[in-house]
Amino acid sequence: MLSDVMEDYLKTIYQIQARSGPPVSTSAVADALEKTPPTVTSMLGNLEDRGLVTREKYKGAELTPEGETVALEILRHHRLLEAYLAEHLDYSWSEVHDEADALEHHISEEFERRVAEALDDPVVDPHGDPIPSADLAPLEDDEATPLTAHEVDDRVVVSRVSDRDRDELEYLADAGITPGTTLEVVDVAPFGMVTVRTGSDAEQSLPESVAEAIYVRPATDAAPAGGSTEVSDA
Amino acid sequence: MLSDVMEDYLKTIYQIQARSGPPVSTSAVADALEKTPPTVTSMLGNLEDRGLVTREKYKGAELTPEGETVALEILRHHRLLEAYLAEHLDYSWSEVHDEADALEHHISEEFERRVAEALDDPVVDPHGDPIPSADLAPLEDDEATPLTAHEVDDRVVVSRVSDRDRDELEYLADAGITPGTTLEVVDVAPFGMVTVRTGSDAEQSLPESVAEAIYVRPATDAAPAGGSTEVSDA
DNA sequence: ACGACGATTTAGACTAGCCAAAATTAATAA
DNA sequence: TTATTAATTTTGGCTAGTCTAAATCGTCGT
Repeated sequence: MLSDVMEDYLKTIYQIQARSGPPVSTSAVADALEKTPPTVTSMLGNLEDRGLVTREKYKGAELTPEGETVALEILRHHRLLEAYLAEHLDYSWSEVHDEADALEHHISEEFERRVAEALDDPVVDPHGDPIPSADLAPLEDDEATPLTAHEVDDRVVVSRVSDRDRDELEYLADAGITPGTTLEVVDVAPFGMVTVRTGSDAEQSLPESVAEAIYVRPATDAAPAGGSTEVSDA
Repeated sequence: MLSDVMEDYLKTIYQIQARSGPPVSTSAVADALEKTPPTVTSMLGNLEDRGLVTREKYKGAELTPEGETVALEILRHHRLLEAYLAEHLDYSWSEVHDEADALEHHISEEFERRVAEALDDPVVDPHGDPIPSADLAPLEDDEATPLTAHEVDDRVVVSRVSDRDRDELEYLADAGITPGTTLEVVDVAPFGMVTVRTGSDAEQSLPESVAEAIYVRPATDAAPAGGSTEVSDA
């Protein structure tokens, strides 16, 4: 019924909207999908005709509830697949994204159910991103903040890590920084360079681009600093 | 590089060619893919331009070695997926086909490797069809014959069951007839109705359409009649 | 040998999705 | 207020894949 291409547009609009709020500009979608702005304008028109987005001319688009449901369905597929690949097919968390992107449009409802069952209905994927529930209820807003917004001596727990850039993910996997890891901010240098202590006195200096891909929440007093991964291994 | 659609054409041509030999007629492909003959003619032209098939006007098409390699790759994906779904996601052998069809064009080489490894490099899928090896070497000809070609008192082992029709597969699953099952032909009635004894004196009467989807080889003396499934469970 | 019929191909047209170039709009700075 | 500029939309055109209708070919029976 809905093409793969349209599903991709809706997923992308959802993700931009979740980050920056509506309206979502033509060029933001174009950048994310590596299409030209006229192509996006044209497709937004199609999505509007189908009642999946609303638009305001020269401003941008916003998902309707129906459009959001489709986006959540695709996102659920994507994140269940990521979790399954990591858990049952020995993928590392830095490898799962591309494979999930390729498969997310082509799995059946039955497959979705069986994968969810095999994983015991997980609520987050290996990057710490929330997995929409089977009823596709809207996700709650996420209170995590980028590591770059924190100050020296803050103690925080990694909530999730943006899965946009494979190289960044591998860098962080090497550094032992995954969802659930407790970090202490040791230093904030010019140009956004952030130094953190993970467990056992190990210190890591992270370039800004990497630090801003790490979303964290305040550490509870009980949690010790270190490489705990209770969230991503759940 | 190669579109999903082209891959589907090549897979289909391969399967018809394996059954009836070249050349493969336009209308045979059209029937199998539920496209019109002009559509197929047009696509065969594209495949010819890419060196994947050779054609003789008004006769039909034949895969080149390159075209056959592509077909074997897709067939390997399909059959590995079927085996994986049955083995690790609790699908029954009658359910795996459609899911594999949807996914076979979208898995990476890495995914293929990991699935094959998880299954310990299987050589047949749940229907008994051979899985092309990773090097995509041509499959040997299959010496199995349709059950309808046999006579009363023949003792045979099921090699494979055509996976074309879901209803037929469910019928056979209910009847306990799977690859590896030993059968004894008890009766051959008019209109192709075949009656067989499976294990423990149970007799089944099979309509022609079902009987001709069952491919068998002569039973070795050692094998007892019954529901052994050593092939499909391998 | 020839005509009829079924299969195949050709011709023409349509949709989805994409792009480049040109026109338009909104926002900002002078 | 007006002019510049950046973003967006419009215009026109391209490819892949599909279809229907019409023309053509091959084969088989007479």
